[in-house]
Amino acid sequence: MDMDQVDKIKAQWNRERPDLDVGPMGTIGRLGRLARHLAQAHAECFATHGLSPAGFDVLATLRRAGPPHALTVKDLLATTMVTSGTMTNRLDRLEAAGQVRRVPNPEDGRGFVVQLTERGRADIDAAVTDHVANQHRLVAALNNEERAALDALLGTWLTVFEGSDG
Amino acid sequence: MDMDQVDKIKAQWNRERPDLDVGPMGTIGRLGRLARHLAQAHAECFATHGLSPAGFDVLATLRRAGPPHALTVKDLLATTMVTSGTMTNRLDRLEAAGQVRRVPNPEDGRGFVVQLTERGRADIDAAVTDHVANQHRLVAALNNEERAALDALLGTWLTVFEGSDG
DNA sequence: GATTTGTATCTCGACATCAAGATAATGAGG
DNA sequence: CCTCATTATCTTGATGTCGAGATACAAATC
Repeated sequence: MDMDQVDKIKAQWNRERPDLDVGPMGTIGRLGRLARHLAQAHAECFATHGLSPAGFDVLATLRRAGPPHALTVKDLLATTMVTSGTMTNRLDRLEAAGQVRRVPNPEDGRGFVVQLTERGRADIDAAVTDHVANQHRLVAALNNEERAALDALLGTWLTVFEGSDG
Repeated sequence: MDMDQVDKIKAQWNRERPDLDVGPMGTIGRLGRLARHLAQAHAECFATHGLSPAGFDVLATLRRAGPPHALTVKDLLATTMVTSGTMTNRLDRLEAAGQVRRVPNPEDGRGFVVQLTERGRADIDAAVTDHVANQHRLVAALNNEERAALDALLGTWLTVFEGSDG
């Protein structure tokens, strides 16, 4: 029969609630489970560099922005899609770890510019190198053709939520 | 160019770290974002029935099991993939809400059987009906052929983490 | 320049989660 | 029937998250 965990759940619903068509549950369920496994694998990789997923998210955003690796809190909020309370908490921890510093924003007395420290720069560069290698391992179960097909399908679906221009 | 948010992130990495091949990041990133959007949509649906995603998870597991809608805490742990501390917390809240009750397990004096109450049964039946309809809306962006292709690809990939027999 | 409105960031309180360790009951061997 | 390893569940402490509201500065208007 080749039933995975998601198929078993669907079979249970079919037995208990035959009035429901649970087809979409398979697609959504597998996608959700896969996302969880991948997030777990990422977290383990980040942890080897002393980073949480939350910390990686912020440091990577600063690193990707290019020199001088500094963004306003507002910019970080827009990119990372967390609330301001969450960002304050993340920055407090990263600052305590010496990976970022808050500098008053010369262009706006209300706010700060958040900048990677030397240590933060070194940490994120090492972490992302490892992270990318890890991602290559994680997708190795699919060949190039399968991965391209999956990319296309995910892209199509994602536009429902994010629009075609991001 | 038709760049979505994930493509923009990849482009930034290509500029800042051209030594890295970030192809897999697109696949994994889109999958992760999609999962987040779907989880958000689910949570909103559950909330209309007074349930959190965590509460839905537990009540649905009990409901799917069939009459008498009772499982040991151990069984719930195995199915829901959370830690025992998390499950204790979930059960405390569901019990306080009158949706489940803990009954001493007659077959093992150390443990409990967790059972849906009448109210819990009514709540989960209403919630799952709505939930399934919601899932149909969420997958509507893909036609049947696309959804089947996606199912197959996700299934292939998922076996890396869960094995082919669940 | 005083008032109003808006914006950037932080504070606070409520939850959810995990990991590690505590508690308590079972069962196997002697 | 003790003792010991095992198992089931709960407790505790650290993180991470959100939402609502506070604070502080800026910009626009009077």
